[in-house]
Amino acid sequence: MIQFKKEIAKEISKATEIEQNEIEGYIEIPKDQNNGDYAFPCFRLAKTLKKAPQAIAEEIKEKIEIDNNIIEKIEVLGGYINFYINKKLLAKEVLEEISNKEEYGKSEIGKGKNIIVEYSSPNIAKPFHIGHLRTTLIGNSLYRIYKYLGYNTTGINHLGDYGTQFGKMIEAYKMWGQEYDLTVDPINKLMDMYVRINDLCKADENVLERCRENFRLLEAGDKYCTDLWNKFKDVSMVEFDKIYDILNVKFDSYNGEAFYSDKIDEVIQKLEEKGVLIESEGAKIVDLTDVGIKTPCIVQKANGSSIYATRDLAAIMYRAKTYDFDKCLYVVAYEQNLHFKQIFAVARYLVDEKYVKGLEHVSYGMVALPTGKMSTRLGNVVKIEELINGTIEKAEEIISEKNPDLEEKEEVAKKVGIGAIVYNTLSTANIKDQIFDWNTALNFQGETGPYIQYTYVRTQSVLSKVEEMPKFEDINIEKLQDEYSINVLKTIYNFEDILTQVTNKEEPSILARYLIDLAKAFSNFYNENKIIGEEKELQDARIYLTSSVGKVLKIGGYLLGMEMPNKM
RNA sequence: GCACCAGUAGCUUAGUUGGAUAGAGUGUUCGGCUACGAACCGGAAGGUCGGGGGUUCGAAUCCCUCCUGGUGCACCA
Repeated sequence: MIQFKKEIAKEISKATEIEQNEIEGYIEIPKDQNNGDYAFPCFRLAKTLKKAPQAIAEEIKEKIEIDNNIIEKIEVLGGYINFYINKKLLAKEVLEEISNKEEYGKSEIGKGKNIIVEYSSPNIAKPFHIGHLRTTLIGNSLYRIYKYLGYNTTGINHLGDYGTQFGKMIEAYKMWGQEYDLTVDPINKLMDMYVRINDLCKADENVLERCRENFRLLEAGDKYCTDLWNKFKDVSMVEFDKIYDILNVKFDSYNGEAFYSDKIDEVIQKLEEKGVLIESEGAKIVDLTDVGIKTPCIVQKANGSSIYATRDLAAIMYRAKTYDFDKCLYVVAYEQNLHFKQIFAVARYLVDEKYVKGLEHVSYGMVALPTGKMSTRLGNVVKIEELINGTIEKAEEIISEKNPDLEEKEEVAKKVGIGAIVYNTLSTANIKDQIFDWNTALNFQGETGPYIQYTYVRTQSVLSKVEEMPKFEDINIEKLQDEYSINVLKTIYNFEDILTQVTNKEEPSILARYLIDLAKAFSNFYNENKIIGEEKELQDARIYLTSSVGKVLKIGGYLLGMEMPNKM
């Protein structure tokens, strides 16, 4: 597809003798469409050239050779040079690209690059609640987008399956295992046991000691402990997989913390070789004050055992070796900002600079309830299952009301409910905190997932009434020159750029908002233009555009993590 | 106490490396289904961009300071 921005930058570059890339960075898209499709602000040139911006703009405008096939019109307005692109070319380029490519926006720009996305990473034997939703869905979307852009992408679920807590679980099971039937609702039962054993540990030091001993045995490979640990893990995974299944979230690896427990010696050894391992208060630490981090990174506790950070460091070494990653993304809440700063800083002693540069913490905000922070212990959590069931139920209600004869109601309700959850979770910038609110979660109107899906359904509904799909070669571009069609075309044109932006910022919310924009643009088009029943050329052109919107919505929805129903 | 992050309409928010009149949705309110799906579309009201300084042709955006909220700060993960 033609790159309008590049074409414009090229011409300005010639006229000003400023490098094209630099110019391209300055070119902006006017907020008001009346001011053109692209604009070059001349203000920053004013200083160096010592001329008024307006005068500079005039001069550049005179020097530019415009190709009318690409740029329709150039205007100078208050220090800006405004470019109006040729809308026929726009229409032709966009529709041709879609007709040639089954998967619009797909590219090979990531070819040969290896990306790791670590996401979801729940703790074994603990409930999966809405606090885990952001990491799961942000990671899932990034994973899909990187893949779509041709990156060799690996999704890792870094399970929280290690630590003293499992010593406690084992002790709890020893004491009360007969009381619980783990074949039904196992996680809540494990959780219950965990709460009980914690209370007991506080009251009785001897119990705590037994728990520690259990963990030591587990690490040493004791059969009884290992078997139990596997059991906890298995029943937990069954529950987690139910959620992943319904959300259609996939991983290439479930190597969690335990996986790295036998790889930590290498970390310690290497840090020792580098001479950066210091003993302090019995523990072994790496001092990081040289990079401005006041809190040292503990890699070995005073009792000689490893710690979270050590296992993460082992993971970095392992991943560098195994995946040769260009980027390794950690989709983890901002609570752990310091932790990642620390291990990234320590990583320079363990792996090549290339890998250190590739480490990136995709930090996101906390999810709280209107009543305050969630606490599993206090029981005030919204479980993902509850949320999913609630939204699907709501979707069913609305379907029975609006479309009672719909076939496959359940299937559709599921897609719509999940769509609402996905959009709701991914619509705001990663860094922002979110207050979970049932009213918002169950709202299907306005800027929501169901709105995007509904728009898609309308495209399909129109297309289903057409006897024969027109071919691109037969489309008369002239018929798509009204403002609504052009707005749709421009939005579709931006899709590729949007995907790049998402990967530059690791922000799926950019895509989420884009899909709303596209749906809105189509809704306007749909509202203002009759599609079926117009004269053949006009009808064909509009049908073609409608079909194109449908394709992009479907692809975009998939990349965000939601499915488009054909009817709803 | 120190550090990091956030503060934009009643609520949820967008706003590209400083640029044209700060955009949406929701809620409130008014209007639109004998053209393809009204889970839609259009209009109105609603903003001293947390407060105060500063930098400059120009600041929601950069700097300083204060206020509010969140998070973190050595053997939990």
